[in-house]
Amino acid sequence: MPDHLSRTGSERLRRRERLRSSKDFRRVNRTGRRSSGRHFVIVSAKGREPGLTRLGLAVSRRVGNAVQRNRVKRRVRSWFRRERGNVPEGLDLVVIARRGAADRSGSEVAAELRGLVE
RNA sequence: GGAGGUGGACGGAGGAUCGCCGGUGGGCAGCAACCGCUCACGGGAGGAAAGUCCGGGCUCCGCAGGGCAGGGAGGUUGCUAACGGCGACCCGGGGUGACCCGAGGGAAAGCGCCACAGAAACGACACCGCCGAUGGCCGGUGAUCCGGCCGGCCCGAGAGGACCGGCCGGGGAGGCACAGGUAAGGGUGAAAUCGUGGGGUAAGAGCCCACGCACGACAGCCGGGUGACCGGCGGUGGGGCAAGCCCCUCCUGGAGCAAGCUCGAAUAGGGACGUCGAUUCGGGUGGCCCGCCCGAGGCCUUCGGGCCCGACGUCCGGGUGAGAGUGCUCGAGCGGCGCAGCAAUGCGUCGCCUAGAGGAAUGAUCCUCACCGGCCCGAGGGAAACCGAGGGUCGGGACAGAACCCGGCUUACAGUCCACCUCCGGCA
RNA sequence: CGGGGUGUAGCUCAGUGGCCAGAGCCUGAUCUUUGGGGGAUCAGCGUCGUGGGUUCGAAUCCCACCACCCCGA
Repeated sequence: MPDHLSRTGSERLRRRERLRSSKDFRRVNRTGRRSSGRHFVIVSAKGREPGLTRLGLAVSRRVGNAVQRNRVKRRVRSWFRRERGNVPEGLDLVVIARRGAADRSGSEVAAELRGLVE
């Protein structure tokens, strides 16, 4: 196992740990399992590399203006880099934000996502 | 002190822990490296970064001649790389005023529209009305007019009234409105060829005169201004709408950083050019006529070039795969000072370097201090109402995120600060 | 980045610069019916997305803004 995968304590998010191509998003959306909460939906599917957990974000203009959308994305990333140890390994996750997501605080966001991962 | 106007500035500050983006310099591993991991240091959104409404830089494509479309601008004059921006000024409108607002060329080039009302909405023609000087018809062989009687007919329930014809009497010179003249008046309307007075006339009219008002045009003259335009004299008396079509003057090639440039394997097919071969080759063919393609990326026209078959060589772009790098931040840059200019702005000089991401960077938890608001305590002032230094506590902090870069415009915005000016009130 | 469209009654839509801005569905009342349904009559319902401007007069023309939708790369 390469050592960049063994590292779990760091909260850093590298490029390879994010979903970047529309192809990946389409694959996850089509084949993944879906669990929805009040302000977020998580779609999860088996990833390309075993042991690599990746995150993709989908925040549409429905959520708010650019400032609010960026804030939601940061908070979701913050949750992910802190708690990804609790997610089963080797999954690609797509987190979709829904309309009220911008009004939640960081701890509320983390709490809801933690519940959805179960 | 109150109410306002204009211009400008700011858009919380400091710190702790875990993290994000890129930069510089080390360390680890390794043959080595600009990759990977790791450590340190110092950077990291805005006044609007927004909307994408204009303008430019930059990049690629296009660019033989002529014409026509299409799009845009619209007081003048400056500034500018350019602009639909900005400054100054002119004109019009609003405000007591500081000041604000204005797509602000042309309606005698033409077309179109102007509801309802009104005689009429541009034709100053017609209609009602007025006149009937002039011409026409009737009239001392007695008209129009007045009175009476008779007959007919109409309206009205009736009383009564209107009209037509005949006769008698009175009276004594005009009558009719056919041609024609006129634009004074005509309840209207947003708007009707200026208002009042006098003269004048058959009746009238800026037809003439006096005073006044208004705006428009001109090829009028004089003076001022670079000019828009302003002042004076003289002349004239005209509907409005061009944010309806249009006309005039001026400007204007198209696309956009997903522009574009560089690098990258193989196969088959496509295109262009050159050489050679057979052969004179778009079609009908003797002249001549017709067609298609290219120059040509708005359209038309003129002009020019080309059009068949095979072989070889060179070059080119498109798709798939599978993307990577670059463009990418030093620039019409920012700040200070000086000079020119009313100003926008320009010139000179000194200093500074200030984000470069790419499914896209600032989040989480907390402390201190300022700021604003509510409540409580409250030195002190005051006759009271009340004002109130300071302290405690609770709450609040907007609009909003670079995506190639600049100059503007427009829109959003908690809370402040500064300068100048105007009006009103008080005191001296 | 570039281009286009829509906004009018509670809903779906008409609407030539000028007459009280209309139609259908809807809602209410009355009549008809034993009652319901259906039918008939009458009524209700509008900042014409917002703010300016042009015009005597604007849903309509012009400008700016707001919201929503669509297309291309």
